[in-house]
Amino acid sequence: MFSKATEYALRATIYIAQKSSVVKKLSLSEIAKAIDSPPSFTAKILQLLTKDNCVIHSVRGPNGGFYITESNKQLPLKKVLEAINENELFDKCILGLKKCSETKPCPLHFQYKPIKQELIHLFQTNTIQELSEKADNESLFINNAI
Amino acid sequence: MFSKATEYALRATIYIAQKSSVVKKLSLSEIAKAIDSPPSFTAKILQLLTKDNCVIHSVRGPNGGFYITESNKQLPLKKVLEAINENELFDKCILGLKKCSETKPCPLHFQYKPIKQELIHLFQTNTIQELSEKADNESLFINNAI
DNA sequence: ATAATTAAAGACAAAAATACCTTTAATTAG
DNA sequence: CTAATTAAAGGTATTTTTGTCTTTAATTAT
Repeated sequence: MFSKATEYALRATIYIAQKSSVVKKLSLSEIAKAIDSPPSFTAKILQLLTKDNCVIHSVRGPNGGFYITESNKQLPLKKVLEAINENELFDKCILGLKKCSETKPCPLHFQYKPIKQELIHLFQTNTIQELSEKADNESLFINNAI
Repeated sequence: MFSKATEYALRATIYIAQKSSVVKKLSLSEIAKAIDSPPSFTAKILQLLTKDNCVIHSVRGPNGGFYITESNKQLPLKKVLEAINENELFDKCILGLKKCSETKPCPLHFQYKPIKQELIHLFQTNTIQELSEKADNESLFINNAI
């Protein structure tokens, strides 16, 4: 469904929302370990999420790291997909037809349409904070590597 | 959502169901042209679909080509995904977690579950024939390259 | 000011997906 | 039987994705 990059971005964002604050930043190595992702590749992805301060923030130097503000926790998960440029999923034809549209639909178009809407709704209505709370309850990432 | 390979497989299967019969086989070049796919890559994909006669059939030599039997037209689209080994989509965690399950769910698990079910249902209930008829009505692939 | 720590940036490497090409095998038509 | 046609098979090439490594810049602590 999603690329590795997107999966890591979503997991990292949720983890950062769980564990960080302006006064408690998380290092790359901690994040990568927790979400079971390759550190250097994860660094690239986190950079995308910090660009224009769109989702998370970062600070260099000792005691630096990544964190997310309370206000950014109110952003929908979709924002993460946008930052990673994986947003096309939501307007692509399921058969990959460039010309597929309401007036020239592919044979799956009208059946896939409501499913796509639900997917969009899922990522639009769930905020980063809500998901981090759910992850809290499930103590999700702690043993992820196992 | 799907890989190029899967998109081509689905489009080719639908096109073959539209246009072929045991007495009217379609050549690789015709299929690739119609569904707007690279011929050589499409050849590989069609080979997967003919393995064990699982979805389509092929005959070599003059007037040879690809076709699908009436009985195979009754197969669900899901069969195509299985032939291409893209079936994992339907049991993968949306966050890519290996350990995600009913008892150890990721924060999106229970919200994604019904959507996944609908996706499975879509590919399970639609037969190749039904989709080829829909494609007929929309004269879908004829001008796909445009 | 200096040294230590951390992310940013950019180059590089490996793996996977996609695409192409050549040879072989099967089939048919003549 | 021979030549022509078509898919099968296998190798190669390109592109994209994923992953690594090194250098640079920022920040902090001493």
